[in-house]
Amino acid sequence: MNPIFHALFQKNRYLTNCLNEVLKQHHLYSSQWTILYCLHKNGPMTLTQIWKYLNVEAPSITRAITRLEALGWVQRLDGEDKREKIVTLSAQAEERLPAITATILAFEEEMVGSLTAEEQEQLLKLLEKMKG
Amino acid sequence: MNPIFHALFQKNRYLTNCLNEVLKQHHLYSSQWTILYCLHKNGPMTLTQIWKYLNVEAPSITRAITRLEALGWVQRLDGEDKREKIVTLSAQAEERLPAITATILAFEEEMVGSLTAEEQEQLLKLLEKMKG
DNA sequence: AGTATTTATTTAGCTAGGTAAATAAATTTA
DNA sequence: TAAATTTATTTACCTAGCTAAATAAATACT
Repeated sequence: MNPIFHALFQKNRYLTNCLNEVLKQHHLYSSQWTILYCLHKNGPMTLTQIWKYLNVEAPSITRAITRLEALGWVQRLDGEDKREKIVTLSAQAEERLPAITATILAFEEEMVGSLTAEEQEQLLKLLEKMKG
Repeated sequence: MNPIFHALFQKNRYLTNCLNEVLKQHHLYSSQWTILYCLHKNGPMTLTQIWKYLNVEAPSITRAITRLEALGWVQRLDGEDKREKIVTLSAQAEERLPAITATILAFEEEMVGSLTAEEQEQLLKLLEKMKG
């Protein structure tokens, strides 16, 4: 196994686990947070807009939104085009997002803190240069 | 979301999907292959040795081994310590592994090919330097 | 020796990704 | 306009990670 792949897969698992750990205090999983952040940044979105933006398949988003709706983080509204559902953040979500974002920023800072600013830039550049 | 995290998560998903695609011809999933490779490299191992080596929790390995056993890739043998199960590659697996390894090497080469040798080294170094 | 603790594996159940196929609404085409 | 195709979402089911708790064997303790 190419050591780059190995390192990338391991790091991915490690970071996801840490992120989930840190998000426990807000009763969220990392993927749920990703969707909330996406909606916060872009405003109301259809399911299709969300999964295309996050580069994930539709059923993953349907499932995640169903749970987020049940937990009161988002609402599904009918669009003008009656095939589509428009997802919006709830008032509760809007209220809580600043604290969650602060948690995330601190976490990211800590994780990336072992690299200098140049190294961070380098790493990002190299990841993006890899095929795909 | 820190762009490094975003890039890393996206790349991880992309590479896993590609790897699964490439492994279809051998009727394997990427995680199954990881375990076969691990056994090929280290010889017979207990479940605990496998999950510690792969840095994954025990139940993931139990499940994967159960499937690999049902498919004829591995066998579970009782150890001297009767709590532990020793996992060995089947003859069929030994026979097929060279072809699979060739597929994997070609795939890895292709994926990593957009980077120069120095860039690959750099990327690995930076990934490993990140916390965790 | 008998009890308590540790260790290896498994089971149950959760999130999160994937594909394939069903359904319903909108759009295109004959 | 009626039929065919496309598009948005959902459902069903697969792998793959996780935690918590059950079970069984080995080890440590009194």
